[in-house]
Amino acid sequence: MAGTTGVAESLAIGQVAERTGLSIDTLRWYERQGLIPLVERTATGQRRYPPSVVRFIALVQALRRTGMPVADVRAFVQLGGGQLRHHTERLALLERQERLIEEQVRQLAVDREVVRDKIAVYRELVAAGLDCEDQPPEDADWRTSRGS
Amino acid sequence: MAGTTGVAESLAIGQVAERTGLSIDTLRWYERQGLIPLVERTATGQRRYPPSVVRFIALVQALRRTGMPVADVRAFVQLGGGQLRHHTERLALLERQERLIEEQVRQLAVDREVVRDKIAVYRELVAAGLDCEDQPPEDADWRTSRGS
DNA sequence: GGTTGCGCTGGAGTGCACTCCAGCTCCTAG
DNA sequence: CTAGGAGCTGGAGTGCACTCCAGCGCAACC
Repeated sequence: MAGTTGVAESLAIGQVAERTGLSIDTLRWYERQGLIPLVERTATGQRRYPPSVVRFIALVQALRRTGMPVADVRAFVQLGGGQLRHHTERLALLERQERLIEEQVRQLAVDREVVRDKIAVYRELVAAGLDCEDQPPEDADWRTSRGS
Repeated sequence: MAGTTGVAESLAIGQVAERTGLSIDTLRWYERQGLIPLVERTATGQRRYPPSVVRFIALVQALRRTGMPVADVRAFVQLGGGQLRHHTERLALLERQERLIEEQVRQLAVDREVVRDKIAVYRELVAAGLDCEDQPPEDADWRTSRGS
């Protein structure tokens, strides 16, 4: 087993890609961009990701998925030059993001309602037999229809 | 009032932009891309958006915001050549999108939890007085820390 | 001892969704 | 009658976030 050399539970980049769903290229790109720490390397220069970094990547993914731009994630990560300080600022950034997430939850609920309503409309139309090509209501073109 | 000429409640592009939050350029671009019908024009060539189209734009926005690519929205819109037919197919597309939205709701909940947990961690650190520059734990660099 | 697999670097390329602009036409108000 | 504001077209440009190489180094297996 090659994995058990070095720092116990550390993973190779391919394994991290598999577990996180990020591509190998993206992991390296994130590192170059400063979203992920410069991880340790093996003697031959291969990256080894300790559990703490894998966990950190999960946070980065949560931030990215919830719409935080790469530049902002970088700012978050690099606060205090990558050291464990400036907790207050990081806290503020996370709390801001939490608020943005709440907003997304609300928006998503609205959008889901819009889609559901439209689904209901189409279900009725289909149920009423107004499907397919038969009996096409040429004048009821959706481009200009002003019915409900 | 100029707006009351022509088709009753129709809006000019600027008003639609204001109401929807889309930019004027985006509205025109959506039209060229086939996400929005080719609306009526005034005698001088200006677009006039009837309420039905404004409502349709809201649906397009819901689809876009929930991650449907422009190409897919176009496919949805153009099913049946822009006529009121092919309801079954449109229904299927909308139901698929609804499922994707449910998935996003779940993912968002997970991500919110991740962020909240991290917030709790930082709150504890700050409460414990490990703020700012004072007493920097140089060895506890986050890049290599393996503590919980 | 070749070839297969994983990983490395630096830099170029891609896809998507807008966004901006020049140069024009109307219309209204002063 | 002119100045400002809204809108028009076609096409070029932008920003973001990856994604894809070419060309290389190791290590293991057959």
